[in-house]
Amino acid sequence: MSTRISTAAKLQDPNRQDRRRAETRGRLLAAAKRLLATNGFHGTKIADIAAAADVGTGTFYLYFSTKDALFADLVRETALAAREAMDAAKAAHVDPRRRARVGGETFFRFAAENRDVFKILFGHSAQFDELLREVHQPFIADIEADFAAGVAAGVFRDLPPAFAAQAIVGMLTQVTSWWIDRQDVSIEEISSMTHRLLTQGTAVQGEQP
Amino acid sequence: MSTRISTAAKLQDPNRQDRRRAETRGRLLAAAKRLLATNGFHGTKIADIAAAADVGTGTFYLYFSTKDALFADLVRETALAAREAMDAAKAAHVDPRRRARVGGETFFRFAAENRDVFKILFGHSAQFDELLREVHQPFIADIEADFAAGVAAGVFRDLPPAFAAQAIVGMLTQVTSWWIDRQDVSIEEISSMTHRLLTQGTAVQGEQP
DNA sequence: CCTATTTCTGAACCAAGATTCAGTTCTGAA
DNA sequence: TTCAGAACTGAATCTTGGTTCAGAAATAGG
Repeated sequence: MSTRISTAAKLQDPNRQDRRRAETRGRLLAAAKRLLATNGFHGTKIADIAAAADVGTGTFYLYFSTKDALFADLVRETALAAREAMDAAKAAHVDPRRRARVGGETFFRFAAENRDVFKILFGHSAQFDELLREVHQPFIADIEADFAAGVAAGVFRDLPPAFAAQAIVGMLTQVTSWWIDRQDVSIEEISSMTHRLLTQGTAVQGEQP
Repeated sequence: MSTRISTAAKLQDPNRQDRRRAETRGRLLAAAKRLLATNGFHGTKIADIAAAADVGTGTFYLYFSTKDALFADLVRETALAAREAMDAAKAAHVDPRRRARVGGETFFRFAAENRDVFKILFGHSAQFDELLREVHQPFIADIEADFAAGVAAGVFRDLPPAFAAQAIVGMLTQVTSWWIDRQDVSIEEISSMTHRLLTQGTAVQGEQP
């Protein structure tokens, strides 16, 4: 009887082994994405991933060489996919303004469709998540308040202050960590460029294509 | 003879012990800042810090409870100092535009004056520094190229593309990681807000106060 | 000088968790 | 039904580096 079944299975699917292997790998990958996004790199043990994928600990190493390698692959793969999506979307346009608009939208769409992996990619999947949040929060609150005041006074555009604060902080921190080791840009220059970009925007004229 | 010296020293400085203690602590702190900024949290061993401060490993624990605590203190302390500096600078002004300008400038100045600690605070002092850089770089290059094209075409303001790319990526990533878990903002909304802020800027009118 | 107290030391200890591996179960072909 | 090879298992092994602690220097006071 068991022979019959096995024979039937064999016939209808000659390469079950490959499928099985691919499936196990897929389960491990899915579990890894989920756990890494939720608990961060340090909060995720190989044993956890294996358990979540419902396989033994050792099985992990039949599919991935090390924990670091898995993480790196995941990150690289996701970044590549995101970039390809953006490139494809932008390819349909020539106007830089249009390309920027479409690129941004694609980026957000991609992020939404890949929440888990995205968090691994851009979120601090660090062990100091909480500390960094705690430390950033007052900055954001300050900026948010200032921005809200500006909107109320009619000198800033009517954007949600919570959103604007995030955008401003993001710009400031990134620009600063780019600038911090450059000798060739003075404080005066970096502040005025940033201020100009922030207040005036990138577009030469006000119209949006 | 040795008695003479020791007595003299005692007289001219009754609380040498305190000074000694403070100095050791200072050396440890300085070494910690430098090493953490350079090698990141994981790349810095307690033994390294102690060695750099020219004291024994165990001595570290006479001044700081744990490695995590030292790191957290350093981060909190720096963030607080930065915020106080910005608050103080902004306090002299009421106009939101002026406050924003001054706040930004102060932030950059602070960063410049505290490079090491700043890197700990805002730089990814993670163990995946290289990986993240590798992954971010192509995004930045793409944006930089697009921006340069826009400037050449006369539709984007004449800012250094390298700078603009950093600013844009910073804004995008921060905004995205804020938005990624919000159900109440649609893709269409987040993209158009971001695009509007980026192209038009925050100011209602073009003039800078 | 002598003793009590403080400060320092670094080798030894330990926990955590990544990685391995000897053995078990499953699969496919004969 | 049998067997070779593939896939899997999870307890044992190893590594790393934070933390401790028994004892050694340094210092202050008498």
